[in-house]
Amino acid sequence: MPRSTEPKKPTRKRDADRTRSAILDAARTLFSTRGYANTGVRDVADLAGVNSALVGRYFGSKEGLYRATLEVIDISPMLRGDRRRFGADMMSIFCDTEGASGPLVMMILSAADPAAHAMSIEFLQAKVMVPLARWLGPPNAEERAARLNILWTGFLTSWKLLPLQPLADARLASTRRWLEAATQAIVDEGTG
Amino acid sequence: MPRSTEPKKPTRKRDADRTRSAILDAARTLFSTRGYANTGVRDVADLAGVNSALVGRYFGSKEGLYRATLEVIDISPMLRGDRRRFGADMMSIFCDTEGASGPLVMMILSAADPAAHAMSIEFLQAKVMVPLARWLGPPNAEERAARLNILWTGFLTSWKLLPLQPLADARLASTRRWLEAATQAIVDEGTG
DNA sequence: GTCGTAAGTAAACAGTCGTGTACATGCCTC
DNA sequence: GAGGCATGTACACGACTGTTTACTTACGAC
Repeated sequence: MPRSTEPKKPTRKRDADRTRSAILDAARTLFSTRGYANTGVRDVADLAGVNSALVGRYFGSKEGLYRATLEVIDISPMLRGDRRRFGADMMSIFCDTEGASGPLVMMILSAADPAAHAMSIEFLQAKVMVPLARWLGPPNAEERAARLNILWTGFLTSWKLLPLQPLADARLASTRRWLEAATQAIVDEGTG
Repeated sequence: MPRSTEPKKPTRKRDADRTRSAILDAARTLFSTRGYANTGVRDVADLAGVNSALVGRYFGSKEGLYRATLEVIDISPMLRGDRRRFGADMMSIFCDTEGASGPLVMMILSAADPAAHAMSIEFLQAKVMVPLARWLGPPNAEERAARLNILWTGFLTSWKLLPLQPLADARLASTRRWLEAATQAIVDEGTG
């Protein structure tokens, strides 16, 4: 006899999976806007509409919560398109897809905290740079992957994090063309 | 009445200017290493060898201290060399000069804090992008300045902040050549 | 029905934070 | 030498932090 229509009010409906993912979603949102240090577990819990002690229950600690937000990141969708259109694909993913820049911005904003810093580096190396270099292929796969990282880290920092005037208005289009060409050039080095 | 306390330890020699600059130096070091949020006024005072209340006396508040660290930054030395060697000059400044990357890293590491964020943007626009665009000259001065910012922000982030494997070893030399060429190309657009 | 356990709650813990205040004292001026 | 102000010190305040504990309650198994 389910009493689904009974909003007894004080108690939240019990659903561990839903609660866990609500916390995770809230954490991704806050970590990628305020960074690790400026996001409290109570902030996350409030945004998720959840008691703050549940953060500890489901993720062990704030560090565990940050690790969990890293684990859901997956760049493989970016590497599934046509190599000859990689630059354009990256542009549309990062510029036109809401929240696509979140994970990278989160890691940069959280780099000041030692624990988050270590986790971010480990993740970036294993789950981003290695797959990206493997996808790029010879020659100089790792170094070309690093160049791509430089370009996009710089762009997202200058656009989202410390927004520059020229990237906030119409001139963005011109920068986009330059960035797309530079990105594609790095990929195309492998297909000489 | 309890016994009067033991005599105070020998007091620091009185020199307001020296104290102020000691605090400022410590703040620059810590802000550019741990960021604004993860640096406490007590940390700054301890590193400076100074009582923590003096931070408030000399800089009003932590925000005031951060503003003071921004005010001493000056990019004009970077714009005094030969335009045809700008890329190489930037390389040697940022890669071979200890602490040259400090201010930019500090701003990125501190971007999570709202107050520091606002101050950094204001400073970056007025004291970096505007002079840089003026120095670059037509055509598209502001946009080319933004491109340079993207390149160097990305490089310093990938090198100092979230260090990538290829930038930590010998392959750095190859990335340096690429970055130098890309930098010089942006400058040379203005000299048809 | 009842009962054990998972799910959720409230409160408190021990720190740290930025800041303000009350006090001590060295140094300069007279 | 004496006063006074700048300099430096010690400490407390309230607010916030991450985490833990003790407790209540809903839900599924029997």
